[in-house]
Amino acid sequence: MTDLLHHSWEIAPPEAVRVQKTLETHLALQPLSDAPETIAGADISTKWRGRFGVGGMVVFSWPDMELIDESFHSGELRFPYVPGLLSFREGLLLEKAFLGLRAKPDLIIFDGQGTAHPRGFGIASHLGLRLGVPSIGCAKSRLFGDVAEPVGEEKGDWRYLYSPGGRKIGAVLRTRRGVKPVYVSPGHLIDIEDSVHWVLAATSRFRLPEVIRAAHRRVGEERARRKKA
DNA sequence: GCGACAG
DNA sequence: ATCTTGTCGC
Ligand SMILES: [Mg+2]
Repeated sequence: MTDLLHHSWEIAPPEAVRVQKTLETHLALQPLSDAPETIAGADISTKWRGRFGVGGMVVFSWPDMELIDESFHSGELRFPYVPGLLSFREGLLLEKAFLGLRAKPDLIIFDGQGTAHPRGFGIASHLGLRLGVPSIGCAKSRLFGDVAEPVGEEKGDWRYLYSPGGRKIGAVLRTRRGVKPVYVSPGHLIDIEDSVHWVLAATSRFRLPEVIRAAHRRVGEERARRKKA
């Protein structure tokens, strides 16, 4: 299975869909084994129409939430943005950034979906499985799934996200009172409830978890800095 | 065929 | 995703 798990990133959309369907069967959705001592945020930065991008992971201690380590990797984004196939566009850069970390995180939160995905295999699931690290998807907008009733307005209010078939695939979580909620779903080695718990635990006064905010900010700075040198 | 559509 | 300062509202 390691051959399939470590498939090349150089594949086309049709095969990417097949890879997702096969790898999805290997996900382990279960309570997080232990409280994490470190949590990482992962994201990439790219230009409007440019192919150049920088991917990065930023590691924080928990519960102190102090910066422990960070790693970046830049390169060409060959795969186009196709809803449902985001991991094939961002995966290589994120994987290389992870490999460059000296302090491997106990949990990684990705800017995108986990199992709240048409084939149950969003970027958090793909990278979590591939890297063998517990992971969560925390997206700023919806890709797949619906809630039965609107989520409450208070911070911490949440509702399950259901697939059209009625399966629980994630959650819609209010991380700030009266502000648009985030879409949380397990990636790998964690379940829905613990995903909600840890996204909240990593969130302070803003809508997004600190690790995602930091990752987003740092990859943006790195892209600007590496553009020339 | 039509509508939806992470970043 | 990214372009960008000020501005409006709690
Ligand atoms: Mg992103």
